[in-house]
Amino acid sequence: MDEQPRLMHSHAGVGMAGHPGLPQHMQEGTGGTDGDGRKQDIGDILQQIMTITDQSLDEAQARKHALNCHRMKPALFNVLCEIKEKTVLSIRGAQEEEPPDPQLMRLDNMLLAEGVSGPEKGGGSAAAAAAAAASGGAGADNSAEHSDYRAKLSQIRQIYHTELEKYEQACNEFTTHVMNLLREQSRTRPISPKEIERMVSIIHRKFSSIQMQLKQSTCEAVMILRSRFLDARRKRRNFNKQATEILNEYFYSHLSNPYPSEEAKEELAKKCSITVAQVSNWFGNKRIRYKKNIGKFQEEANMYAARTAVSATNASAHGSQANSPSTPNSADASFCHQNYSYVCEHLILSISSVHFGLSFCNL
DNA sequence: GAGCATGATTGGCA
DNA sequence: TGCCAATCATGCTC
Repeated sequence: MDEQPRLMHSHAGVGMAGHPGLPQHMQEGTGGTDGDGRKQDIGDILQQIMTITDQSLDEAQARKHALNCHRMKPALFNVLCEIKEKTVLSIRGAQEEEPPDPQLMRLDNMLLAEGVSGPEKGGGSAAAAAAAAASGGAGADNSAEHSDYRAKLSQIRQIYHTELEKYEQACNEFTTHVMNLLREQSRTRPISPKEIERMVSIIHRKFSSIQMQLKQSTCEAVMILRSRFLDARRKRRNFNKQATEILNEYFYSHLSNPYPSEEAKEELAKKCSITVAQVSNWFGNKRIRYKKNIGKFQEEANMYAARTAVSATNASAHGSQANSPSTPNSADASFCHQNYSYVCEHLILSISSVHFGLSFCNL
């Protein structure tokens, strides 16, 4: 039996003038057999091919051998090669230049952004850092959450890469297997390189669809992890008493216009050891809650107004002491009266600022 | 555990 | 972009 693989390119050059697919001995066929005879032969061969799968293995092997030795076999083989060549070309033409799958691109981009695919980012995901920055929480409290997030993300990354490797290995193995099968089959039927190429691309497409499922699952896992992480970050911590006092002092001393500038916010944030965003949140909440329930905040407003007045008085007293020719310990009646007047004045100012607050509320 | 307080988030608006 | 208003979610107090 002729066991040489019959890949189509090996026959391409064999043929006769009128029919490039037919071998030389067919060109001489006019001397021994007529056209009807050839048709009969080809018909026989095709009939045998059609029935070969219905036979037992031994019978099929014997029949295969007979077919391989048939004098018409090379001619028929070449004709089939030509037909296949044309068919494959037309199929390929329709399949060329497939646009990249947008969903796959989206998944790839997301995995890259989350640090699952691509080079491992030192210390984990950019998303974690972004979330941390957005939340504006204290660093020390979040470090444990960060490491937990990073550990889980790293786990996801590891699983993803392991699975991806497995898929790639399986894909390569399967491709090799199919190519071996095709080579084996090429002994008995014409198989073009393009056909092999097409088969390989079909396998790759199948495997890439599996990969897409893997990417989809990974993305879902990352999203779940991230939402859990962000939910965890919603854990509220009340500001400490000192920070609340500082913020309240500013609020009530600027009640006529409780909108701190960026610089003021930064300064307050610094003083309170919180972020500017938290200062903004605090003032946003305070304004709205004050406006909604002025009565409730009245007492607080008075208290802070008085406190501001007292501190201003103290500052003034220090100033007076510095500028006064009298001794630092002097506490005569006029000084007391002056101070009293000053406190009263500031209290009036503070109360008027509360009234300004009322007018601000009516805006 | 209920109710209130409070920091954070979200959607709409100018 | 900053603000408002509503809402959520958690902390705190009783």
